Amino acid sequence: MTQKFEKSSRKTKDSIFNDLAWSRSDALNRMLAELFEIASHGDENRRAQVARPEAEPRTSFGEDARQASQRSRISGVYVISVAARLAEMHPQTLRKYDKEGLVRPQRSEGSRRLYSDSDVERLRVIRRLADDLGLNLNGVSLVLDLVRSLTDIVSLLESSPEVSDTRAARVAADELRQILSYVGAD
DNA sequence: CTTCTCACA
DNA sequence: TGTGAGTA
Repeated sequence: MTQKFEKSSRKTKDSIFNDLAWSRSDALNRMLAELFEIASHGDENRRAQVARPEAEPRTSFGEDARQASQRSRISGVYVISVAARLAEMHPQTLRKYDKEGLVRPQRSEGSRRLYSDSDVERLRVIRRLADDLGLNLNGVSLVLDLVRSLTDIVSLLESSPEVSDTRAARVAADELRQILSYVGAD
């Protein structure tokens, strides 16, 4: 994602996206980490139980590594032609998205792209954002980043009783879930 | 990879 | 007529 923005050489518009990408990957992630510290403050026993999205490597939509491995155990792996059919897209489009860093499938020994179910799900979200909502690919990248951040925030709001017991937290979590479902990332 | 079409402003 | 997205 960030890589995509760095690679771009366009001046005005892409420099804005560069700043946004930097803001997300650095400042926002720090803020989320601090929020999780606050959420788990003062209770060492509970601290260990609080979910920490930034602590685990992530896949498409806020899945942690454990969920992803559970999913991959039961879900199929598709070559590009099958994945394209499932996502109702042209295989060339998938190659382009891979090059742009929008969807990064696993690779086989022969360097063939292997798409998981979550990859296909992500492709469907992209199709909705691009085709239905008319976003360009930079906009899609931005929204997918925001979705990931909002997903982290929702899990924060639901993770710690100190936070989730407040009315404000419940209202905020409901609001964010509505936004995520509108984007199609629920 | 490059090249082409197509939509759009 | 230049640019972005998708396609050949």
